[in-house]
Amino acid sequence: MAAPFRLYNTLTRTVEDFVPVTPGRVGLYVCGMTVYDRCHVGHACAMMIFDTFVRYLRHRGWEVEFVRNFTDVDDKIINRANEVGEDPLALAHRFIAAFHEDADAMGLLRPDHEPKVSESIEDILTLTQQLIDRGHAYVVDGSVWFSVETFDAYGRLSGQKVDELRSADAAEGKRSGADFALWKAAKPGEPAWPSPWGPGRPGWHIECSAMAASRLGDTIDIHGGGLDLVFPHHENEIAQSECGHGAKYVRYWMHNGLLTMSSGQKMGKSLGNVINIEDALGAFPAQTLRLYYLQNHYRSPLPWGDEALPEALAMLSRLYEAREVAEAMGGEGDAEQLAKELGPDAEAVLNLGRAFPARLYAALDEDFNTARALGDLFELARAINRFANHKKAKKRGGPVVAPALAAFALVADATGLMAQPTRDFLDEVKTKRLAALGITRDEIEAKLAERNALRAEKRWAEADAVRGELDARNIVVMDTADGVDWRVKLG
RNA sequence: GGCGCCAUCGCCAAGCGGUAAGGCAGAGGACUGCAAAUCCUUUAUCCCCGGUUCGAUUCCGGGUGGCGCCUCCA
Repeated sequence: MAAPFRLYNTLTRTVEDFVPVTPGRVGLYVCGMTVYDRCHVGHACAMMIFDTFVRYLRHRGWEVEFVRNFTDVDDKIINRANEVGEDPLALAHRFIAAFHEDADAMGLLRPDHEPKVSESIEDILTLTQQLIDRGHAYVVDGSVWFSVETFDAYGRLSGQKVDELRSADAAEGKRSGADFALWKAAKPGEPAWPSPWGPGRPGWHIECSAMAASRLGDTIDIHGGGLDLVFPHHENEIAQSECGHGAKYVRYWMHNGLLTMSSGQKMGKSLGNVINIEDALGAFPAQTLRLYYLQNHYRSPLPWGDEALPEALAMLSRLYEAREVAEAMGGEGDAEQLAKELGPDAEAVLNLGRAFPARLYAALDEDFNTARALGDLFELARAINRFANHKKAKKRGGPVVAPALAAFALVADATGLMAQPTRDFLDEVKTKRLAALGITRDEIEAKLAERNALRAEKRWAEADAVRGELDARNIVVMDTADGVDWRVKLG
């Protein structure tokens, strides 16, 4: 049974109860990449948010059909291809492969469909013809333009007024400056397909209208994308789809906030401060990125800076280490009774763990508030650690901490965060950070052995000197009850 | 200029009518041979000015500041 939830709708600018076209099912379309370069952490933000959203809906019993397109025919692709002397489609498909590599490395689910413009020409031609037939589009010199003034609701999503858009040049035979291309007549050296109006290629917006309808029907439940797509892209999609199909296009518009640089501006190629996914993932586990994106509400701008990933990793490590502590607890028996015996801190973890599912759902069902959910998780982590400080916790605390471990498993299933086995994660952190620091495990083990020998003889000063050497190389030594352990300094 | 969003502790960030979650960083304490980790303690007149209300960070109006879009953008 699908659980109800609420979602902010850009069209109405309010949080609404979600009511799908078909009970229990969600048709979700998300604008994907224009593939002319590698994916950067800004793109990944949208990818990760919708990936997490899909996981959550499925976790809550919804049957989700998730479509995310590739725009592989576009001005920017053509320009880039001309620069490097490559066939535009070949270039686009090269970057689709790269995108898949990045997406897989980030731990993203594949959408159910990933349509490409180049494979959707038929649908695009059909929709364009429909728009001409219905008097919403006109042909000029082999190009087809959408006539904005034929659609009264134009501008409703973005709050733009058609009158004000007219100031733009009515170039290339457009009747109005606000009109936009559905089909562009072929120019020499550009990819082109035959059409009733002559050879050409699709305009920028028509693809999404066509691809969304062909996979999800005339009315889709949720359409997602970055906030920067609201105008003109999504506005134009509405115009095309509603005029062409005569049906409401989208029930809920879900826009994610953009990644911003510490300077306040969004990340962009023109600013020259772009971090690619593969670079980010070289030094940090994929889970780091997921936590980084989820720590903010999805509609807020997300600040990026040099400390963003290190800080996210510090947070994540805290979570994983708390889970490791809980996992190490043994014992058996009735949790309730045991908690009473072990004291208030035991009772606290037990209760927090048990209350967690309801809190998680409350946060996520209300406009997908991952930030709030994360706050709750950290409280749980602290409760575990506090309890773990008790002498008897490790031997007997297992049952008390079982609901907390279940809570972590729940988070993993519902959001993809904490989905990695604890040991794997902690190991990956070491491997990646060590590689970044240029130090090997063998070197560390050797130093540790040296220090242990000195400690055994209580030659503290010398032992501390060895520790100091390691510390200088960003290795932190930890003497625990179970022996000597070490961590890589974060940051 | 037009449209929209936002302003909460040093930094990041929830909350959105009943005097403020969480994280990072800092300080002090417990623990430790000393550390680290962990735990405890500790830091908020919620941008300003009006208004509505018994009561506002939360609602309304006006400022100020920031950002996004209006040309390609996740």
